[in-house]
Amino acid sequence: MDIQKLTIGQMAELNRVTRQTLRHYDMEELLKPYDTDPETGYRYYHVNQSARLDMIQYLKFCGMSLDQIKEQLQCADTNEIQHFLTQQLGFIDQSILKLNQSRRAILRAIENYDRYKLLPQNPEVFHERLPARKIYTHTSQINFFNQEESGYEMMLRELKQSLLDRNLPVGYFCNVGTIIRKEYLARRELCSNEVFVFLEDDFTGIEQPEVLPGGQYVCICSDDFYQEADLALRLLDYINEQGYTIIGDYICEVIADLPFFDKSPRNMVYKIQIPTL
Amino acid sequence: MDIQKLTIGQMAELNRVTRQTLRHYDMEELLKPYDTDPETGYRYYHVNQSARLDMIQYLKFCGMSLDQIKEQLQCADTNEIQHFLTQQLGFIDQSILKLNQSRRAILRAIENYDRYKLLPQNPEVFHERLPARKIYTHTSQINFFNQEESGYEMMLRELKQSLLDRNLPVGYFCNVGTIIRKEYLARRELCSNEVFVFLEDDFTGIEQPEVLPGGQYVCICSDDFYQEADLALRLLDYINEQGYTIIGDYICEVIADLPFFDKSPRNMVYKIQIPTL
DNA sequence: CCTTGACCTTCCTGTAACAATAAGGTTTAT
DNA sequence: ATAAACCTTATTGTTACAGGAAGGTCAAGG
Repeated sequence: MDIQKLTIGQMAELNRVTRQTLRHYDMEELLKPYDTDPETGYRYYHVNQSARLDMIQYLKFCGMSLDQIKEQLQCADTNEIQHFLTQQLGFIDQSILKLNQSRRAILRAIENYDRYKLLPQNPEVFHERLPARKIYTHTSQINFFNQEESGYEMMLRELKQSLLDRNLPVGYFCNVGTIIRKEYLARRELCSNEVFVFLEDDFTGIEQPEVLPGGQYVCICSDDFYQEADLALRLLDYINEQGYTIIGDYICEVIADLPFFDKSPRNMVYKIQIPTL
Repeated sequence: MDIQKLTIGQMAELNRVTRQTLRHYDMEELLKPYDTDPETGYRYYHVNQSARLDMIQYLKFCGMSLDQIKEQLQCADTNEIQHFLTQQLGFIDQSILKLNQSRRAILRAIENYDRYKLLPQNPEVFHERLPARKIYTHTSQINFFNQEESGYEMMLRELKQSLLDRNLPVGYFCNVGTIIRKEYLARRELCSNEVFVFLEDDFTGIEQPEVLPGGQYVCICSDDFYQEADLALRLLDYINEQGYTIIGDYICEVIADLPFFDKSPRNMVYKIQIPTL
C-alpha cells in the first residue's frame, strides 16, 4: 500500500471509518483530501491526515457535533479549547444525570409492575409498615371527590405543569397520589385538593419537601377509580371498630398506571393508606 | 375551557408539548385525537387522553423511540413489558458507561493542555517521580526509529485497529507512547516496534495489562518529532555521567497532540522517560 | 487490446423526532 | 364585518451519515 497516496477506500479501511464518512467530512470541510484529481474527482489522502481524523473522532467521542468540531479545529487558542472542553464536560455531566434519572424511572416502572402483580385480588383491608417518604405536593382549586375523572385528570395536568415549572424531571410523574388531610378525615369529610409525586430519597432539587411519616398503616387496594370514596369510608369504619387512632393524613397512592389495555381513560390500581396507632 | 373538546392548542398547552408534536403523534398513530372534524380536519382531544400522552413521555424519558413506544402501548402483556423495561435498563446502563468514558476522555484532554502549558520551554533533563501506570501495548513490524513520520502514523493506525478489535474505547486513543526495551537501551540501540496507550487505573477490560513501574524517572521534553533520537542519546549520556542505573524500559509519551494549528502532520509534544536508580 | 472486477464519482433518498415556515381556511369576539 | 387567534396541509430543515443508482476509472490477466 502506497502510504503517500491513499484512495478513499484505503484511508477508510486504515482508520475503520466508511467511505461515506470521509466524503461527508470532505463536503463539510472537516477533512479535505490532500489531493483531488481534477479530471476524475478521485480523492487522495495521506496517512498523516489520520491525525486530524483521530482528533475529529476523539472530539466526537467527547460529544461534540461536527460543526463544533470544525470550529474547534479552526480556532488556534488553547485557552479557548480548554474552556470549550470544560463546557463540554458540563454537558456530559448533565447527560449522565438525565440518564441516571431515566434509569431510576425504569426501575420504578419495573417495581410498579412487580407490585401490581402481588396485589390482593379483592379489596380487603391489610396492614403495612411503610418507610418515611418524601413528596412534592401541588394544591389545586379542584376537589378530587367532587369531580368526575376529568377533574382528576385536570389536577394531574396542574401537577405536571408545576413539576415542569420547577425543572423537576418528568420521570417523577409516575407514582402520584392524593391526600386527605387529618382534619377532614376526623370529620369523615372526603375532601382533597392536593396531588403529589414521590421523590427519591436522595433527591435534592427541592429545599424542604414534605415527608410522609414512616410507620404502621392500614391499607386497601382497588382498580376501580369510582370506588375510592366507598373504600375510604370502609377503611375509616374499620379503624373505628378496631379502636385505632389516626395519626396522620390519608393518602391514595397510584400503584400502577396502565393505559395499555384499552381506550378507557385511566386504568389504574391504587392503594389507600392511613397511618394509625 | 371545555374539558370535553380540547383543540390541539389547548391540549398542547395543558400538557406542555407543541402542537407539532401532537400532530406528529397523530400521524405516527401514537395518539389519535378522539374526534376529527371531517370537514375542517380540526383535531379534538379529550383531557383523559393525557394519560396516554403521559405514558408516551414517560417511556420517551426512559429512552425509547416512538416506534418502540407504539409497540409497547399495543402489547398488553405485562410480562413482555417488564422484559422490555429490563432490556431498556441495559441500554441505559451502556449509555451511562459510554458517557463516563467520554467524561474521562475530556478530563484527560484538559489535563493534557494543562501539562502542555507547564512544560519547560527548552529541552533539558529533569527528574520526576511517576506513579505506576497500566498500558495496552501493540507490537508492530515497523521499527519506529527507522521510519519517517509516516511509519509512526502507520504504527498508530495498527494500534487504533487493535483497540477497536478489542472493543476498547477510542477515547483511549489519546495519550499514546512508544517503548524501547531495556535490553536495547543497554546497547544504545534505538529500536522500538511497540506503541501503547495508557489505561485508566480502574479499567478492567483487559485481563492482565502491562504495568509501567512507578518510581524515579529522568525525563526530557520536546516538540520536535525528529529530535527524539538525539534527545534519547543525550539522556543516556546524562545517566552515564551521573552514574545512575537504568532499571526499566524507555518510554516516550505523547503529552499533547495538537493537529489544530497548521496542516503539518503531527504537531505534538512528547516526554521521554527512563526509570533510574 | 480488450475485458473483468474492483474501485471510484456524483446525485438522490432515507433515517428520528420534531421545528419552522408558507399558504390558506375557521372560529370567535367585538 | 372584520380582525385576531386559531386551525389545516404541505414542504423544508435539522444531524451524521447509510444505501443505492447510474456511470466513469484503474489495474491485472488473457
